[in-house]
Amino acid sequence: MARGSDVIETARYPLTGKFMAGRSRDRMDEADLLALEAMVDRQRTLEGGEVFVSSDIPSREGAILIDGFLFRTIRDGARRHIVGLHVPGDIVNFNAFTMERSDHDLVSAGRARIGIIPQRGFDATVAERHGLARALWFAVLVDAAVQRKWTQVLGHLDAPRKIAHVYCEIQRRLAFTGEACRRAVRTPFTQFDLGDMCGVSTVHANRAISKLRESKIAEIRRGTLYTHDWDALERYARFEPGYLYGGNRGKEDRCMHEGVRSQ
Amino acid sequence: MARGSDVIETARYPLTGKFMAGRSRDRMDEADLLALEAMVDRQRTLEGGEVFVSSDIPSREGAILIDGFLFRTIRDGARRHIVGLHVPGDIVNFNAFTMERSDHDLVSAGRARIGIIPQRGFDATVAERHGLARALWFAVLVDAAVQRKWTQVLGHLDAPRKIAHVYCEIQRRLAFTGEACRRAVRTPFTQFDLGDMCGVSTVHANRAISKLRESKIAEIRRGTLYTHDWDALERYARFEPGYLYGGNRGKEDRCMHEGVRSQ
DNA sequence: CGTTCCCTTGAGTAGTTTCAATACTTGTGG
DNA sequence: CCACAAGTATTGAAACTACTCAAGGGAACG
Repeated sequence: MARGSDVIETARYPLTGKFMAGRSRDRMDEADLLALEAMVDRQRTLEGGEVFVSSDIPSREGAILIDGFLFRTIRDGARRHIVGLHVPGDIVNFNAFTMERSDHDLVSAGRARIGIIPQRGFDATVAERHGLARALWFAVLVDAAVQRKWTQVLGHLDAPRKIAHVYCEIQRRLAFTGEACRRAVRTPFTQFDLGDMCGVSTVHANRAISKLRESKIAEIRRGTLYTHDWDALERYARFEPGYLYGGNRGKEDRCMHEGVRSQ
Repeated sequence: MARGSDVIETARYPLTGKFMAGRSRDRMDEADLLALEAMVDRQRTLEGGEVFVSSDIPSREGAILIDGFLFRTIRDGARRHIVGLHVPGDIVNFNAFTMERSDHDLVSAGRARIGIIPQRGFDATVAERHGLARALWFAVLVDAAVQRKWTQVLGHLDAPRKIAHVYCEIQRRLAFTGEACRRAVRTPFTQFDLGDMCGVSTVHANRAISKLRESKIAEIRRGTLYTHDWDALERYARFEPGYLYGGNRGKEDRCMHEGVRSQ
């Protein structure tokens, strides 16, 4: 089962062990995995709301997200738009390695821990290691697929479904690295954040959450979503996990934390 | 001036001469450009509405779009969602080179001409040619940045502005390869297509177009947008071209077709 | 000359926004 | 331990935006 190997991975590769777990990770041999781990120069902890990358300031550093969440945001005058979300295991700011500037910002949502990957090490390692290069290429393409899904969801679902969809996606993405809990998805998101993610006002995000609660589909309190029926929630949100490219395991991908038993 | 060199490019590289013109194209030396041109195996013409790649059917072929437009669509039951748009010069279906399946479909909008790039040739060439690999990497990242912008636009602009934004973007992207006209953007899009792109109903797309016409910002007839004041249109749509990563030329990027004079 | 596809308009309904006011949490200092 | 402040969550009402259903008009193509 996937969970067992995940434990080994994070023990042996404490910084990068979550990278594309259950996905393109198996394209890499041990030398690749060691090279990946070695790309991390140092760790850094971000407090909630701290800006790691700003589109205003050129950056020559990417990172791997070790713990916590990062928002991808685009500012537009006074407004902030959350156009994407990073979970542990994601390599973030690929832009730094190839472009002068970034089109968006990276801001921590709650406390987060990252491992800094300098451009120099990245370029050299990728040029040498084919398996790693392919796995990174895969990661970027999955990232793009997720972005397309966000585009679709934003355009075509109503507010309660948008919010439900965000949580369904997070649940699955966390499950890849064995971080998902059985009955809950814990996030530090405020309703303000959820509104900015789903393109609705804070007030309406609140009403959407109320509707989810009233229709007994899910309960969201202080950023944490609780549900007893993931299938129902996913159906409601029209969530189809294919775009996350998680192997062919289907529902097995929704593997749960062992520590948390039913009731 | 960029236009002059574009003409040379398409003469010397008839299939791939538009690839990332004015952007990452200058990262490639002549050998790279020749290798890129050689990656194309054969040409193919797609009639309007023809499906080049379906998410249902595994594909081992990418392509470069030579002429016309392609929609990226996601089907959801009966509904079709247009989540992105390809213009000439784009390499399409990168997914084929790295993934078993695609998360979305590629469908021609009007007649289109593409140059097929088989996976085998792609992999081999990229492994050998660093400059080319970097340019392709850049192309994928720009593509992702465009996708993020679509996410933002879909979430936060009203319908008239969304439609205007689509045309502003197309205008700039065509301008990179010298295909932009001074006063018009010609597309084969129906109002039905525009609705699916902007996440609004056909009827509402029509009303949005009416509003643009009434407020003298732009006139859209049979897919073609006419305007006499691009700056005003871009301001209205809150269009900021930075996310297209078009060099540092600013307004110069909006270079116009020489053949089409005022009136 | 009619079919077909596309565009346009109207009317009623549903979803969303804004403004505004009120409560609940959490953390801080007295 | 309480008071207070700041941030977060909730609710109401009016206005706006967008949706659906429905019907009719226009252009292109055979």
